[in-house]
Amino acid sequence: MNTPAPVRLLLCDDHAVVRAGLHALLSSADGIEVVGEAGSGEEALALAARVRPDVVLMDLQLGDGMDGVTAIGKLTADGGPRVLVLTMFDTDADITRAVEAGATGYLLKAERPEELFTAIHSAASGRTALSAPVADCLMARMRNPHPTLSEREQEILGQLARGLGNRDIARALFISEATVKTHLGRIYGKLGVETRAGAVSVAKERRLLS
Amino acid sequence: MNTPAPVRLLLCDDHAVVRAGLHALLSSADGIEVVGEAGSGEEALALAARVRPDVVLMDLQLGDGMDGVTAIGKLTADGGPRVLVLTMFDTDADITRAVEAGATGYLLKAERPEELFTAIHSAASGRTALSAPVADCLMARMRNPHPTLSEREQEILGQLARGLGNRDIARALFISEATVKTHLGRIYGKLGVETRAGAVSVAKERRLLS
DNA sequence: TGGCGCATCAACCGATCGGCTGACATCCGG
DNA sequence: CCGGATGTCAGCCGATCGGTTGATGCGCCA
Repeated sequence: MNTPAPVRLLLCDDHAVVRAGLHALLSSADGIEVVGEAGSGEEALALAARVRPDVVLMDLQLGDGMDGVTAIGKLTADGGPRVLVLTMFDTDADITRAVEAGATGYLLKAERPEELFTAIHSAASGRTALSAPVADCLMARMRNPHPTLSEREQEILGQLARGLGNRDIARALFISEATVKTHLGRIYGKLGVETRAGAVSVAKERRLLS
Repeated sequence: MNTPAPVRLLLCDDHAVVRAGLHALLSSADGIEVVGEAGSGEEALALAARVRPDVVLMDLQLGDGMDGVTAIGKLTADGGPRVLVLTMFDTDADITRAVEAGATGYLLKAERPEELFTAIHSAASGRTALSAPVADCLMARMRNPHPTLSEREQEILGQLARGLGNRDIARALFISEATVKTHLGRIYGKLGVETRAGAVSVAKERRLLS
């Protein structure tokens, strides 16, 4: 009985303790070999180019520097490794962005560790790996599509969260005040709120803002 | 040369993967024995009563159910174990609340794992253990005291984040609209903003709201 | 070529907000 | 016992917001 080659895994998480924990946990798992640790998106890219892992296990929240989604895009661009997202949030926006960027799987840190092991092997062979709540979220989204904010609307929202008035938002984005009001009205509709404060609140909760 | 008794440690984190990682990491460390894992504040209390750990390593963000700060309070109430907070955020509000509730130490997950080991031993012998950024934060706070929101102001802020107007906030809290406006004015001053949207934004960032 | 989504702008109006001044009660600690 | 922090309330005013209707231009795709 021949042992298959272990999955070569690269860890990427900005929290050193969590990273070390994952390293310790996964090193003891069969068929998995941790070949590197990165604490940022930049580091992950550099390391991946050098050690050529089969799978990158990546958190989406990477603190300062390169965004997690950006890192996924660059990693998977030219026949790179599979990327398995391991993160804390099962938010619509996060999942969508990660999958669009090229993630092979999406797991939650709340999942049982066994799920993580099998997901890593799935990802290594190119199969999609979603944890149950994430799959639920995707199905729910397809049945009851949450309206998506356009790019411009997100910019408006960003200025809104800075506490700016309509006039200042208009100046900041080089448009007229009337346009700002139009956008805001649509944003309220899409987020299901009626005031600017409510919009900011929902936006922060759904993680629609950096 | 006699080996000192190992520190009996209880883990509490709502993310199973992180928990398992910490378990794997700490089990391999000298002088530490992990005697239990809890995924919620309630579980931590029950387990602590049974296994009598020396130290509880606890995350502040525990998802639904009991709040992390509440759990610390109950754990340390009657000569219980030392509690060492291990969390992701070095926010003023989080640190203050945890320390007031009785935490012996406060570490960040971004810290190096070695810091974690020494902090656990420090906590076991009753010494305070703060990671550098947390200590910085406390010092900065003492030099340049951020004004604290009163309890009532936090309630107002909570309603504000729901997108309510002044009249509705007044009704929700059984006070007059004028009072709401007074509170809001003070909140703006303390948070350094000028609008409700700005207040909600800052509040969410400083984690002043659940 | 004709929709469709998106972004842009205008004018209007009532409701709301934010700032201001001033006031009174309570509670707590020096 | 007095000051300070806190919570409560009032009235006034200009500025801002939110809703509405209606319109134009652009790119995309069937």
